[in-house]
Amino acid sequence: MTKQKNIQLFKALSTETRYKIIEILLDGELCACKIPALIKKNQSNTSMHLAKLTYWNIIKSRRDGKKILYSIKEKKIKEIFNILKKK
Amino acid sequence: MTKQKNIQLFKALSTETRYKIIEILLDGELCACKIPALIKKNQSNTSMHLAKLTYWNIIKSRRDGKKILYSIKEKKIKEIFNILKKK
DNA sequence: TTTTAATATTAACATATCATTATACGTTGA
DNA sequence: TCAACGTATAATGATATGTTAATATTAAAA
Repeated sequence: MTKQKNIQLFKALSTETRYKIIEILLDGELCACKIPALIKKNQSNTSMHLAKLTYWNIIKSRRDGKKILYSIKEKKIKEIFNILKKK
Repeated sequence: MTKQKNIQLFKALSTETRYKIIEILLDGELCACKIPALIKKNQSNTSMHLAKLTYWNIIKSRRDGKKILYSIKEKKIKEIFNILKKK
């Protein structure tokens, strides 16, 4: 990964809102509609952050009927969280 | 580590200036006086970021004569960089 | 084809953050 | 003790970012 990409990855994780979104998605794919309640932000704000994370290639989405399901794309995220969890 | 501490750690790494400082310090303890030239920022700006990183407990410093030597305090930084380096 | 549920976008505002310049501070070493 | 070097702090301006409310868009399903 390039330096710029690394910095972007850290930026993605550097606000509470996005950190929470990513934490949630680490448990598996999830409908966009479920996220606002879980992170206690409104639909618009959530959508903006999802867009940012998608643009940065950290998450991805697919449609299922009327719903959009989001999931983690950047594999290194999980490894990084594992390090943080250690003692 | 707490969530807040994690987010702080990511914030520390989320700007190019601080990312470079940390990259440099991963090579070992270094005099504050050497850093501005290496990261191409002025003394004041460098000092501000060093102060921030210190406040966040990510780096530490000690005096040696007239100089202040900085080094990495947060051990997980190295592990995180190792993950990023892997292909 | 029209309606509607789900999601995305826009605009506006407030706040936070970074960089710069100038200046102050503090410790060492003479 | 005091000059000088190395480092820190303050004040400022510019820019970036996050949040919200309102509105637009899109694809599915009736």
